[in-house]
Amino acid sequence: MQIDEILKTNQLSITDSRKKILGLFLNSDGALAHADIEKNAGEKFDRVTIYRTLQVFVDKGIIHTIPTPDNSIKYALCKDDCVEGHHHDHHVHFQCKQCGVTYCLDDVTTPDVKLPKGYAADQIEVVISGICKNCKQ
Amino acid sequence: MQIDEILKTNQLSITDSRKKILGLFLNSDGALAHADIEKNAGEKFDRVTIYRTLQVFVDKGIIHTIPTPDNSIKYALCKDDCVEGHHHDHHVHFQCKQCGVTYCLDDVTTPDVKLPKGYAADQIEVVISGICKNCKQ
DNA sequence: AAAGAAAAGCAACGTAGTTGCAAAAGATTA
DNA sequence: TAATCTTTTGCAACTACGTTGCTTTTCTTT
Repeated sequence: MQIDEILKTNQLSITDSRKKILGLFLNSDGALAHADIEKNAGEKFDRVTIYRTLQVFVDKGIIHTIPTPDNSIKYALCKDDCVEGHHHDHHVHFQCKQCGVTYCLDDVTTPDVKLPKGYAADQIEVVISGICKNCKQ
Repeated sequence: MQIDEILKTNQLSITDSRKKILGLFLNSDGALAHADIEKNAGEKFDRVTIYRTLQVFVDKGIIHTIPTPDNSIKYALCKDDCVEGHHHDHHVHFQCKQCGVTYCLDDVTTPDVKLPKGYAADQIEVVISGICKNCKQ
């Protein structure tokens, strides 16, 4: 089963909450906020457990955080080469103003930005907001 | 005096807290967080007043918010064509990992990003982190 | 200077996130 | 499979951040 394998690969013990939360990510189209998880997990897990589980997943490179314009954190699955202690998320994030869903646009890589002399870039976050393909008819 | 004029132009009554907080922005190189203001205002103003003042400044287009990777809000002066109810901040933000200062790179405009079919962009936020010109020797 | 309008301060509240610790569940070995 | 050790969970308590209602103070206008 995919979920258990992901957990094993990352040397995590297999627990109900981890299976449930990872399952939510695998079945979700967009990114999830802490509140989404709390809701969808069926009130079965403690808030603290969810916080800690998300933290572990981020540390292991299973999910990454997305800073949104309204300053709430969302989480989404890492696609490929993220490993423990180091994320490689070079894609653009899109937040729909209508439905509120945040998508990882995995095929859209972050652009190169020319910085003024003296500035050294390390990481670039691009968050675009607008109307998504599902809301635009 | 510049501060009073800015307030007048924006149809705001001139109060101690507004003058003080606006002064902090005018004298600051980088962006300011709520905590910075609370500290530098000399413990003279109530937390609530600072929150409300910042909100008013954002509404009037005097300052804009910057979403940082660590999910704290910072505020910085709007440069030119921001007016009440509508911001036009098309510049890139830079956060130094060493000194922690967040800069508005006013001369660096946000790049165009080609989105997949069906997505309509409305606003684009670019936050780059790395080492700033003052920390790099 | 007086009256009306706007803002500040205070107290109380709500929510988000963290920490320490005991109980429960998972992993490991025999 | 049972026993042991390790890890994780849940609970309680706490801190930090931000908000709201209301009274008092300050600004503005005449």
